[in-house]
Amino acid sequence: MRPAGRTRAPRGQGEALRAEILDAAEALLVETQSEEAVSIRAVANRVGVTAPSIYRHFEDKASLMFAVCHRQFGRLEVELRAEVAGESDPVEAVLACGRAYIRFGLEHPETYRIMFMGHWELTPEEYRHEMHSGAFLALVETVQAVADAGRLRPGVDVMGAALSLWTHVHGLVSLRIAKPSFPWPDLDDHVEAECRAIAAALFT
Amino acid sequence: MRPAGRTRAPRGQGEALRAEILDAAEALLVETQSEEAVSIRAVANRVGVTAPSIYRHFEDKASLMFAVCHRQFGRLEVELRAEVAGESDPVEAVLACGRAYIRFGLEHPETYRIMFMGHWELTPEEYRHEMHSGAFLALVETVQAVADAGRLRPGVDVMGAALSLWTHVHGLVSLRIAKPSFPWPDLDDHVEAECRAIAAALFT
DNA sequence: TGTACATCAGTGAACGCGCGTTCACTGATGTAC
DNA sequence: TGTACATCAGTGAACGCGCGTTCACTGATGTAC
Repeated sequence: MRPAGRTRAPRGQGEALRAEILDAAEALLVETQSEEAVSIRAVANRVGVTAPSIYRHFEDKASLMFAVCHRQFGRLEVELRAEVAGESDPVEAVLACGRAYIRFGLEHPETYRIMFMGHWELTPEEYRHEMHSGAFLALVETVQAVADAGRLRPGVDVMGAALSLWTHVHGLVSLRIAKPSFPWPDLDDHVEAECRAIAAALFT
Repeated sequence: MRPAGRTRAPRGQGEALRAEILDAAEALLVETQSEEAVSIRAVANRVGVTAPSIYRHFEDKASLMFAVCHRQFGRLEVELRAEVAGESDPVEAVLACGRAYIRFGLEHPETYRIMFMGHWELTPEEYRHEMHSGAFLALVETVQAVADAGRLRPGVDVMGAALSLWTHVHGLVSLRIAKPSFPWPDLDDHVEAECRAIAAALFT
């Protein structure tokens, strides 16, 4: 049952498999572009292990998927913060954030589906926590810098602007993921057009 | 197997069941808020018929889901056109369209998921057809009226504005559907804020 | 240095489930003679 | 008016499938004596 090439982890190093399992789940997502294809069996098979081994590292399938999303959220935050760090103009920083978000989504479409387009949800409590840490906070802070520079449009507040930005870039990403055969404009043109729209709507 | 209360359709009237099947599939979607719950068996059971009977009216499950979406698309178009007909100001007509789209999505969240958030897609050919008929055309025509009134922002074209509008309202609808527990602002406030953003970005 | 033992990463077989779909059929009803 | 027949809406049993998950187990390896 166990394919050649894998040697069992030495005692105390069982944790190594956990990361391999997450990698395998992600790789399956990338290759198949389908959440359904990520079954416990398929993941185990790709790692080179039998299905029950997964349960030594994850309580159940939901925990595995949660872990995949959690890791990806971390990466999104890193990318957003890196983008912000490279811009001195606050408005440009916000737009760079938006572009990075779009790029992230389109580069990991199936993960994006799970994270933002499916039934996967946090509890209200977890959201309260999430809003004060992670990718969403990175976004809010960047918008706050725009407000501090006095460049928010009259009548627009920080949270409203952050939500509007998120809504707008999510709309672009999720529609392009869901309808790849739609006659979309060239990606760069599309992104720039929406960035201009965002800037016109929220900033001065 | 067959629950009491249903009498077999008379000869030549088999078509009646087709509509009942669609209704049942929609009702299941509404009640369970889950596409997975809409199995051939569940639909048949709800209609009061055995599973194989479905195949007399739909070639396979995909055809059934396609028909559900197709019917819903028709309704969306009707709602959008009704909204447009009630507005004389072209900018207001576009915004009314946007509001109607949002309302439609939030009122039929699980159908909206299938239509715009899942793997259900048209072929490029079907999209070309769709863009010259149906709900999308209704939207484009309304934006065209704004252009004819000379109220499109400089540098914005009709198709670009229509896509941007769609992107923006879709973002709002799909995020609120996917993350109902997120601390969203009050719905009416949220919609109005995004409508103002859309208007500021695209119109003069 | 040698041996018995505990640890624990991973196995292999099996479970029950619901799914989409196929098949040969039944039996009520309209129609032709 | 009566009867044989064709039609066809819907049945009931079964198929193979892949799924998540459980269970008792194996066997290599580090450790205690």
